[in-house]
Parts: sequence; structure tokens; C-alpha cells
Amino acid sequence: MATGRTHRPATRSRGIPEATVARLPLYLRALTALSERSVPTVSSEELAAAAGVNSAKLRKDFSYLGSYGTRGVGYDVEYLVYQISRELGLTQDWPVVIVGIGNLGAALANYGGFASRGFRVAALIDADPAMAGKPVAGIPVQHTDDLEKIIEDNGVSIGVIATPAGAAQQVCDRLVAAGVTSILNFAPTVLNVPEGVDVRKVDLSIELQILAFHEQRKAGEEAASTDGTGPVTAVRGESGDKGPDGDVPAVMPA
Amino acid sequence: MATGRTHRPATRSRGIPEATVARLPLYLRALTALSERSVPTVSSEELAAAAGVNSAKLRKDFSYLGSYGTRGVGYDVEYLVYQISRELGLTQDWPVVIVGIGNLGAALANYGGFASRGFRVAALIDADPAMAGKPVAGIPVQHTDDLEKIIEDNGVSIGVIATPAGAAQQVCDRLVAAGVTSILNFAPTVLNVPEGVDVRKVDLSIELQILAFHEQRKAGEEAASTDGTGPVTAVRGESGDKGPDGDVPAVMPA
DNA sequence: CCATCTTTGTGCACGCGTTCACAAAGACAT
DNA sequence: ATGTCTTTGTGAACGCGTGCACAAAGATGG
Ligand SMILES: NC(=O)c1ccc[n+]([C@@H]2O[C@H](COP(=O)([O-])OP(=O)(O)OC[C@H]3O[C@@H](n4cnc5c(N)ncnc54)[C@H](O)[C@@H]3O)[C@@H](O)[C@H]2O)c1
Ligand SMILES: NC(=O)c1ccc[n+]([C@@H]2O[C@H](COP(=O)([O-])OP(=O)(O)OC[C@H]3O[C@@H](n4cnc5c(N)ncnc54)[C@H](O)[C@@H]3O)[C@@H](O)[C@H]2O)c1
Repeated sequence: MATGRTHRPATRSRGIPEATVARLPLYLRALTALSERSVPTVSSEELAAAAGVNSAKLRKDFSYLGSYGTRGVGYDVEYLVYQISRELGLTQDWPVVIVGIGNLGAALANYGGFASRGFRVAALIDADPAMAGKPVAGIPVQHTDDLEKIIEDNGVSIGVIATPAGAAQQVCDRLVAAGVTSILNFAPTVLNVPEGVDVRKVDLSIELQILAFHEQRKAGEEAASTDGTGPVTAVRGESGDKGPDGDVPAVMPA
Repeated sequence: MATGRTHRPATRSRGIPEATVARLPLYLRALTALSERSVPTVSSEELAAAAGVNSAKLRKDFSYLGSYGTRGVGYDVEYLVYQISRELGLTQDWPVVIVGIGNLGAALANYGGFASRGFRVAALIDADPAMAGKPVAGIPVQHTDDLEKIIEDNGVSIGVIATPAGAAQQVCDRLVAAGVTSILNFAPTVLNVPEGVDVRKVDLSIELQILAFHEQRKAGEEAASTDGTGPVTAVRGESGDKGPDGDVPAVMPA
């Protein structure tokens, strides 16, 4: 069994609660929209509605950043946009590499919202030699062999993994070894990373399964009596082949 | 306020905590992998490691489903796979529609892991007349005009929105009106839905911004040690500080 | 300058989720 | 059967996040 597995750090992020950090981008988006409409100030109530959160929660969130509001008036939109951007580190340029330029990787590369917030696609990397040199979204795909050099040359600290699940850990290891300390993982796998490296995952399959759970519950509640419990048919064991790539654990270590 | 209810209906999900529900797919994935390797039983410790969670948490999660383990031995893999699948509602077929077949929508349609768990892409819908009839991932794209009919004919209750942000709310409204009660939203917008409809969002931009926040913190802390001008030196009270780490639940029904 | 009105900032209580720690349950050997 | 050893299932403590409710701050008008 694994030895000395360090405990989970509990997220002591310099005073700002993790839950708040996760909402800041939400506020920023709403504020940016207001800014584009030249709205000068906004109340916590209005902004909260736009962001889909409780107004008290929003005020408390902002209180962690400092007191940027004016009582009786609200918050200055432009100032708040700047403060949140600065807090999130969006005032600087973040070169990002995407590894695995398949269906998803290509879509990500083409995604406009990527660059809209200081994130710049510095390079696209794929293991397929046939793709090397081919431009995707105007950026030529480079081969995995040069991964380390690419990371180093561009000062990349954020990497996006969009390879098949089987290759994800290996790619992750190389990224980390090359200096990447933040990873966004789209592959359905648990990535093991050393301390100090952040991993966030996006998993479509998990989201759908959670929705299915609630969906089933809704249906069950509606027809509570008509649906007998226990018609245990169709046990979905491992009858057929399982997903070619869609079935491996996935979580965040750290 | 004019906006509809935004409160959380307490989410009394059949006794199973929301946080647990969100982890079930994770366990299921790990268990499926074990099943494929014909592993008969697994201990909470092993499974927890594979899923990247605390073993006590895993045991407590399973305890909500019932007592499926055998003390001194562990859990029967096959049985647990079935129990979790059933709990998540994966023993039945879930027809899903994807609206907005652009870069992302096409990638999603091509995604194999989609169908691997009872989710079936029943239809692809796009507003672009030029796309109508064109097959994507072997499925002909249909026009938005027929959205309501498609939903009804296929008994779709889960919809995926991959349209531009500006069209998301409108598409959402139509989906809901047509009978969809679960939505997975990829567009960077807050969707307003009536009570009883679940919305989960996947937002690449937000994930990157959260990573950037921690990345900036790491860089700042590093510099603080080399830079003598640091204002606050004793950030950590008494030790025990573990790495930063960062992961936020992301569980949030609507 | 004072009164009133609006909205912030936050103290406080509560509930959920996490983790520890351990008694009990059962397998397995003797 | 009895003892030992492994592992579950869970009681209890704790910490985080959420939301209420309100005093204080400041704008606005007279
Ligand atoms: N397509 C989706 O909508 C979707 C949704 C959720 C998750 N995912 C996951 O994202 C990943 C990619 O999905 P996809 O549909 O783009 O698959 P894909 O097969 O189209 O693309 C995978 C790409 O990764 C490349 N690759 C393989 N091994 C590599 C390696 N070691 N280093 C670098 N590149 C490598 C391949 O050459 C290929 O171009 C998969 O893990 C999938 O499960 C995809
Ligand atoms: N591409 C990515 O990697 C990525 C990542 C994160 C989020 N997103 C978001 O996902 C959404 C789609 O991204 P994309 O890159 O695929 O964009 P895209 O422009 O390539 O595709 C959008 C598609 O939606 C269709 N559409 C527009 N209005 C519609 C309507 N009212 N009804 C039905 N279909 C409609 C368009 O015809 C087009 O085919 C955007 O909101 C984007 O912000 C994309």
C-alpha cells in the first residue's frame, strides 16, 4: 500500500476562502457585461442577481478583498473589475499549452473565450506525427517530443490535458517535470501530482451522471406508487466492452 | 426582486447528500476499471486511493446507499457497480440532445464516453440552416425549428447547451418549455430556470481563472521569501501548513 | 447642519461535509 | 469453538460555507 500519503492541505489560501475564489470569475463576468453597457455602479442586490448568487454572500465575498463599496450607492463597476482581475491574476499574461489536439483539444484551441482573459495559447502539442506542423486555430501543432522545450521556452505554468485517459498521467508527469504547476484535466482519470501542483478537472460524464441521479429522483417521486421497487433487470455489469477511454477514476490530488 | 426564486430547496435528495452523489460517478469509474481486471473485491482503502478520496469518506458515502460491504473483506466489486449504477439511474437509457453543433458541440457529439453509461445522443440541433441534414458523428443535424417536436418524440429530459452565450437562455427556455428538466450548460452564462429544473455548468474560463489565482499566489509566496520587502512575514501561524491545493466542489443544482 | 433613506459590511447561528477514531462484525486459522 | 486479524460502519468533533438580520456609513435633500 502507498506510504506516507500526505493529508489534504485544507486550502488555506491566504485568507480568501476557496468558495469565494471560485465565485470571483462569476462576478467578473457579470461586471464585465455591466462595464460594456457603461453602467457606472451596481448594488450588491443587482450584481448578485446577475451572477445568480445570494446578495449577502456576494458582499461577504467582496469583503475578503477589501471594502470597495460605497454605502447607500453600491460598487463602482470599473474599479471592481480591476480589483477582481488583479486578485485573480488576470492582469498578467498566462501562456497555456494544450496537449492532445483531437476533437476536444481542437475545440478548445478554437475557443475565443480563452484569450479574452489573459490566457494565451502558447502552443498545441500532440503525439501524432501526422499532425505535426498542421495549423489548428492558426497555431501549428508541435510534437510531444518537444514538450519540455516548449514549456521552458514559453515559460508555461498552466497546462491543459485533452488526451485519451490512458495517456493523461504520463503527459501530466512530463508537464510537471518541465515546470507546469497548474493543470486543467479533461481526461477521465485521477491525476497524481506532487505537492504544490494544482489540478482541476472537467468531466462531462460525471456531470451527466449527477443530472441523471436527480432526474431519476424526480421521476420516482412523481410516480412513487406505480413504480415497484426492485425490477432488477439489465444489470449493467461488464457485459460488453467498456468505454475505450471513458472509464477510469478521476479526481484531484494535490 | 422581480427575478424568480433562487433559493435552494434544501435538496433533500432521498437522504443522500449532494456531495456524496457527486462522488458516486467517481467510485463507479474506479470500480468499473477493477471489474474489467476481474478483481472480485476491494477494500475501502484501495478504492479510496483509486478514486482519490479519503477512505472514511468513501465508507460513509456507501453507508448512505446501504451496507454493501463485508467486514474483514471489503466490497464486492460487481455488486457495488450495480448498486451505484442503479442509484445514479444508469440502468435506464437517457436520451440526450445537444443544441449548438459548433466546435464544442461537434466534439461532444463525437465523444465516446457519452454513450458508455446509458446516455444516448438522441439528436443534434443547430440554428444554422446550412447545417441541417449534415451528419455529425453519424447523426444528422436538425434545425432549431423542430426542437420541441424532437424533444417530445424522443422523450428527452436531459439537454446539453453548446451555443454561444447570447443564445443560451433562449435555447434553455425552449428546452424547458418542451419538457427538459436537466440541463448541462457549456455557455458562459447564468441560466434562469423554473423550480424543478436542474442546471449544471461547465466553464473552462472559470476553471482557468481559479488556476491562475493559485498560480499567482504560488509565485507571490516564492518571491516573498527572496524579496526582503515583504510586508507580512508570518503568514502561517504555527506550521502544519500543507501545500496550497485547490479544488472546489462544483456541486450546485438550481 | 440635520434628517432621512439606501446599501454596505459583518456578527452570529445553523447546517453540511469532512475526518478521526473505534467498537463491532465477520473471515480465517487453529 | 475460540482466538486473532482485518475492515466495515458510524458516533462525534470540528471547520467551512451560507444566509439572516442589523448597525453603521454615507449619500441625498431640505
Ligand atoms: N470530446 C469530448 O467532448 C470530451 C468530453 C469530455 C471528455 N473528453 C476527454 O478528453 C480527451 C480527449 O477527447 P477527444 O474526443 O478529443 O479524443 P481524440 O481521440 O479526438 O483526441 C485525442 C488526441 O490526443 C492525442 N494523443 C494521444 N496520446 C497522446 C500523448 N501521449 N501525448 C499527446 N497527445 C496524445 C491523439 O493524437 C489525439 O489527437 C479524452 O480523454 C476524452 O475522454 C472529451
Ligand atoms: N469551444 C470550446 O472549447 C468552449 C469551451 C468552453 C465553453 N465554450 C462555450 O461553448 C459554446 C459553444 O462554443 P463553440 O466554440 O462550439 O462555438 P461555435 O460558434 O463554434 O458554435 C456555436 C454553434 O451554435 C449554433 N447556434 C447559435 N445560436 C443557436 C441557437 N439559438 N440555437 C441553436 N444553435 C445555435 C451555431 O450555429 C454554431 O453552430 C460557447 O458559448 C462557448 O463560449 C466553448
